[in-house]
Amino acid sequence: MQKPSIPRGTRDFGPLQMAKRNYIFNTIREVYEQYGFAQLETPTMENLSVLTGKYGDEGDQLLFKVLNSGDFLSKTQAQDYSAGSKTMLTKISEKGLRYDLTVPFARYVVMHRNEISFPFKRYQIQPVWRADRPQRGRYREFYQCDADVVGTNSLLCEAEIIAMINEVFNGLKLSDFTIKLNNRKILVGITEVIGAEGKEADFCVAIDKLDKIGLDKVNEELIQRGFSQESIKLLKPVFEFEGTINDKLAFLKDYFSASETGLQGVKETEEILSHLQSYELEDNHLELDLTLARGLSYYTGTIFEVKANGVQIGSITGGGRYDNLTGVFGLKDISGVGISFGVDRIYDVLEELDLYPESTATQVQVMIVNFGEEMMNKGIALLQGLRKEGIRAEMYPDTAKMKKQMSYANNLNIPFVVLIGEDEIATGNYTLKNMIDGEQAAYKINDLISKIKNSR
RNA sequence: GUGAUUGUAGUUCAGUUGGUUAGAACGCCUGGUUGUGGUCCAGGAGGUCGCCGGUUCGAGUCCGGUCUUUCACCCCA
Repeated sequence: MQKPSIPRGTRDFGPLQMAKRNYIFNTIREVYEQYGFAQLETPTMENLSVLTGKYGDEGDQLLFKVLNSGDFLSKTQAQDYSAGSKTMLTKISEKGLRYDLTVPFARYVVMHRNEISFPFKRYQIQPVWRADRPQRGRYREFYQCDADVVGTNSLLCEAEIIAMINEVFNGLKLSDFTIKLNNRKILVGITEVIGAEGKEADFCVAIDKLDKIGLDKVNEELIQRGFSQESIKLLKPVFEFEGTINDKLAFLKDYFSASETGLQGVKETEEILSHLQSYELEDNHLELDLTLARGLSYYTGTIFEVKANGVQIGSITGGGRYDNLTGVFGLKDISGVGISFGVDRIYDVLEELDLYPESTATQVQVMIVNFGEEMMNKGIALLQGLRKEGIRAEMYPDTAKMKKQMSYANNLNIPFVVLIGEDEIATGNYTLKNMIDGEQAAYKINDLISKIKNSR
């Protein structure tokens, strides 16, 4: 007999975990819908041509490929094998598991462009797969909760997203978090000012690590990536500047006197902040982090990331504006901005901070003890009567020993148990036992119902 | 993908330089209580020591491979 197992980086979710996960999903879903996003689902599998090349060379490696059905070798020849994995792959696989929700969304928009009225707001809650090495907070199968708006340049969308982030985490009772904000145009501006135009990608990869490895190591890496000593000197004030968001923006306006793009980034950020004031948030948790870079290549404007403070885990939410995501699929000039909540990481954060409400589980309120065939009919009638009153009820399916049935109710935290035996049928009153304080008494059906209802 | 690391009952973990029959707690089952759970008492079941191979008179313990866990790099939610 073999021992069963599940693939590395995947997990089962038991009833307790699902209750907590649904609590998170529901919170996010409600906020999305309140802000006018409609739900979309796309297939688990996409054609490989849709996925490859969208996430860089690294990303292509992390794609799960699906082997062609049937005799997948029938269309191959010996020379394909010797030509290497890449050539071989195209012959034996034409589908892959989705890597994120943004690219399938872009594909959807392009395919349905004529049915969609823009601006198009959609949310999507589905699992994605990455053939990564698993670590804490990093799985090979995990859920993303995306919301995107495409077909508008309005910076109101950015403000809306920031408001949604606040609403979701307030809803989840997570108070200590930071929304780190930046703008790709500001990053481009910096590379222009320090005389490293066009090296934006290298720049982003290096500075994104600042809080992790420190300034000296970042400078080392920049030099390794071909930045001059002069550039690093010019960069220094950006890292060293401290102050409020407005202070930073004022500083940047001065710093970007020679960079049109940089100034544009500052202007956009100012506009978002100005919109945001009208939302009258108590605390918007915003921080302008000039070292926030986010590797994803398709971002062009605002970028943001949410960190849970005091928990050793990566970002729990991320997103940004992209100007040309649909371009690769032949639809130009569609700008969009999106956000993605990482449920699996949020789960770990709430777990570590012990922030779940007392009962996330929707548990059964009352169990009817099974006393045998003759009593079952009375039991079923009561069962349905309780359910009609909106009470979650079940009857123990077997005529097992009382001890066994009571233990079951106890282990499942069922607060009430009803006993219908010979005594009860003779008097017409049913015995209701409160499993929390252990008290029990006989009631007429109506009193029994109100007793259970009033206990909440 | 690179370099480390982990794996012993359902769960959390002990297990000495390689040496007889691999232990504990909790959980589970049975009984004390034929209509009463959560406390208590008595008893019981449950392990191919991740898997495959090697060294050895002898391997949970040493070696190799493989899978899994965790960590760093890379990247990311």
